[in-house]
Amino acid sequence: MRNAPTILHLDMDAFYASVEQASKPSLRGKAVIVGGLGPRGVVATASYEARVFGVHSAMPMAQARRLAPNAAYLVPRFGIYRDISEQVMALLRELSPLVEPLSLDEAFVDLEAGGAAWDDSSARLVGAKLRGDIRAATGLAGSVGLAASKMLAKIASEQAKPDGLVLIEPGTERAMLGPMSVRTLPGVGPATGDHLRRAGIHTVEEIAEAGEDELVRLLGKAHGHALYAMALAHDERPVVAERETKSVSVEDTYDVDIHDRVRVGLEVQRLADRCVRRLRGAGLSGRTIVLKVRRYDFSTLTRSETLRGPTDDPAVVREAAARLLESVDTTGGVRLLGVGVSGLADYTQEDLFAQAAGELGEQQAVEGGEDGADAVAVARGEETPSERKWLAGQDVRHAEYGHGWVQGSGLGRVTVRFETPGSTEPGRVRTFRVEDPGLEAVEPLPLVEERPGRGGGSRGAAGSGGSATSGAPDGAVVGGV
DNA sequence: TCTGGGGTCCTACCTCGG
DNA sequence: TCTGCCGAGGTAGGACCC
Repeated sequence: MRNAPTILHLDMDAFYASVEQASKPSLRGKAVIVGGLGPRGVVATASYEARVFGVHSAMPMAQARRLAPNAAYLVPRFGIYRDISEQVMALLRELSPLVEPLSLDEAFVDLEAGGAAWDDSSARLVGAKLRGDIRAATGLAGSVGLAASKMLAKIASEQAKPDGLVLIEPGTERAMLGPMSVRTLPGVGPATGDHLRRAGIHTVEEIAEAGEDELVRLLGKAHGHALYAMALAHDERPVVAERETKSVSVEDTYDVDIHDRVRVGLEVQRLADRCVRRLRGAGLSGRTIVLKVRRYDFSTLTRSETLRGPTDDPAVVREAAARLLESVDTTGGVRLLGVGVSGLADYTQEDLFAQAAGELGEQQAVEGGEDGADAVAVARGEETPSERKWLAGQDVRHAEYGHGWVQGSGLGRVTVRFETPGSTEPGRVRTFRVEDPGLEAVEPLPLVEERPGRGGGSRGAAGSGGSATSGAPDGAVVGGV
């Protein structure tokens, strides 16, 4: 382990909820809960005001509604989250070329690799400036952890929340970790936590005392070794800027279990098409097709099939998924279906044939329009919006009243609050018919007004129409308002 | 009470070929 | 020719993370 706290972990505070509060002045200081609003939705993020009621992420939405009935419930707007995340990541990359994003709202930075910091005081300065820069660029708060390893930097940022900075001084790690719960360590979830508890191990110190052999006996080789090392504050994992994608998958949980076998088959075909679109979007293909089925009783099973070579052909993936479905008993109903592709490559079996054919001077017969037309047909197949659907939190514009967001809809009516991120007062509320011709869905506005002469700014939030358009099928949230 | 979606990694078991 | 060993690869499930 290095001997200076030059690994930085950034964690944006209650990210999705904070973006919503910044976008919607009427929600500032209020309980805001972002997640799936259908009957089987879960909480993605709760604002700190909502956490007071005991609401936390991954909680079933129905439970959240019981705990905080007066909170604002919104669907996620991944387009704007991605845009703001990009702004934040760009600030991190100014510090170092070694930036490892973990999600939209979290990343590690190796400050030493960028020459940005080399000891306690320089690291602290960089962290403090970063927090200021993020607030200036996005209006949002992020917490910073600084330590000599990734594990400790992450623990530090957890301690720094909300809106703070914590630096763990080298030499103090073991004493700090010792009394903490085993659940503090990365890789210890509910199952491993229970396992350790049954063995009488509750704290990090007790893991260290148990010894490596005992840990391996309890948890297996890889997990045992890793956990023992972490308990001794040993963590040599480097910050890795580029990570290769290993698999691509899509899945849907249905509001009501599906019993009809034909319908199950159709859903699997639809998911296969969606998965292939994602795969192609990433310029990838894959060999192993995976079908996932979660049954009425929440038991989950997977079936997979490995092809002779990688493919991104929707027909091939559809057929494989259909074959896999044949081996699954769905009587009793299914609540979730998923299709995934792993064993990824950046070429396809068809490419190889094309290459071979090209070498024989027959390339024209294989390449060309057919494939592209197919992709378009696939893309067209699913997106046939039959009716206008307004989701809580969605951005809209009205011909007469301007920019606003959907507060709720139902019974043929949609209620809109007209306000923008720059408003100082909560905006006015109006209700329209859902078919109102003056009402249209629009892109989010930037959280911070772009200042003249400031290059990057927050233009991305409203400007990159591409992300919202291409991201729509995946960003779409199951369930309505 | 009811448990999303998109990933990664690990383990156990099986088969196959050298 | 038969048997055992071993590694690679495939398959299924579990745990974890955000």
